[in-house]
Amino acid sequence: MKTRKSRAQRRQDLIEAARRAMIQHGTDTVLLNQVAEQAGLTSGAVLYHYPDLRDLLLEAHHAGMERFYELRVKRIAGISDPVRKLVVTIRSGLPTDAEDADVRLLCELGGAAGRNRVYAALLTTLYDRQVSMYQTILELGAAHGVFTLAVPSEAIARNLVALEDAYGYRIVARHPTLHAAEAVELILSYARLVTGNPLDVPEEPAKPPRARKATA
Amino acid sequence: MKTRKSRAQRRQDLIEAARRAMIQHGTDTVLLNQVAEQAGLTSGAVLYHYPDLRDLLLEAHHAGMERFYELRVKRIAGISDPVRKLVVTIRSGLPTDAEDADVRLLCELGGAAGRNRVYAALLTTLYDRQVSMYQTILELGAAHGVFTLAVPSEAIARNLVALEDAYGYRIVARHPTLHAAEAVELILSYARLVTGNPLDVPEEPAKPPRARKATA
DNA sequence: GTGACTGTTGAATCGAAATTCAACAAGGTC
DNA sequence: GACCTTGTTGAATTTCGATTCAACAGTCAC
Repeated sequence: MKTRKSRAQRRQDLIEAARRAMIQHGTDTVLLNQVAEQAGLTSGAVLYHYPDLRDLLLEAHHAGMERFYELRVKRIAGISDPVRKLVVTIRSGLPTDAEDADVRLLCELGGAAGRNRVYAALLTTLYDRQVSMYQTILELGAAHGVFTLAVPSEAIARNLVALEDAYGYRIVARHPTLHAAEAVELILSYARLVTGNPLDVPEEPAKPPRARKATA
Repeated sequence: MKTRKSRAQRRQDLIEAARRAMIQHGTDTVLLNQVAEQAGLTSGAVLYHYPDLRDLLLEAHHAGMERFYELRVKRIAGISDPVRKLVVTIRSGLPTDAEDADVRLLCELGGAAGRNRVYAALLTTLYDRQVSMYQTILELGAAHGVFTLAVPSEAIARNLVALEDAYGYRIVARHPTLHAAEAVELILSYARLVTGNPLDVPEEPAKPPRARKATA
């Protein structure tokens, strides 16, 4: 038998399992058994913790959103230069590729938001928080005199988040010529224009890959 | 009993019924019976015309997309002034409100595209066609000397479509302060900057409402 | 009008997933 | 180390939607 786990620990596991199951099978086509399988449990055990599967799915979406947002905040936490801050933020808003789990989950959410008020509210909150994030960066840059904002910061911030969102969808849908790198350039082309700054920040050097078998 | 209809007519009806059912219940949670209900038929009759429900749903999505695109093309068909053309196109890309059926269906599609390659291909095609549409308008304006494009027309066109898409999602998700009018303004703020044109085109006068009972 | 074809129904059947629940096992408590 | 509480299983049951199909009703050709 599976090792027993504490209530809190198991709920955490289940949320992760639900995330994986939803990404694989779709937010509203995922089966109880598929969540159970991801968790290495039986459907009965899942129901013991979440008598209504929808509650679990909602918590999983919530957790996914939170993780996505927190990750972005963390990435720019140490950066003081507004220009670098802006560029890194733009880069962090896009999926790495079509398999990117976090963004795929958000896209799932977007599709359901037209029908599901709770999901809609969740996404709206995320959008607004991201707008604030950008707005802060823009205002900071303006205060430092490195950005000359062509329109109010809120408008710019809204457009930046909108662009990220849309390119996220396109990348997840596997557009053949529109990958993360191209999307970043497109968004930057807007950002340059609207901030009056060339935003010339070199690409982060790719982290050296972890030890592999026989790197030639 | 329901009046019998010709094969072609019934298939058309069913596609419309499927569209309505999907908007109400979701692309991949819609039930055969819900489609049948929308069509005023029984599930057996639906299956008689479409032995596999998925084929019907796909055709319905296809039809929805086509309709959306054709409508946009038609709206700008008679306009020769590039400035008006651009502004009208931007206005026609957004949902009128959260209930807008065409856009809601497209959002549904976007959510499923991460898992469904066929839906993904459908959306990618639509995106590319819209980009071409904008690109043509931009080039036309540049040729006429009314637009001074800050970056290549393809980049602008991609960003414009991306902005429309993203604001479509936000509006459908009922963002409390971001409606069609605000979204148009946000997109225009970008378009002005990147074309170097004030894009000052008065709102279409709202069509006079059809005869009502006792207009005061 | 008669006959053949075609679209439609409604009831029967099938199947898959959710739900329930008695039994049981792991840990803690005293 | 007996006793509880709690997490988990697995099998039985229920639920619900898809599928099948025989019967029937329009419609058309002649």
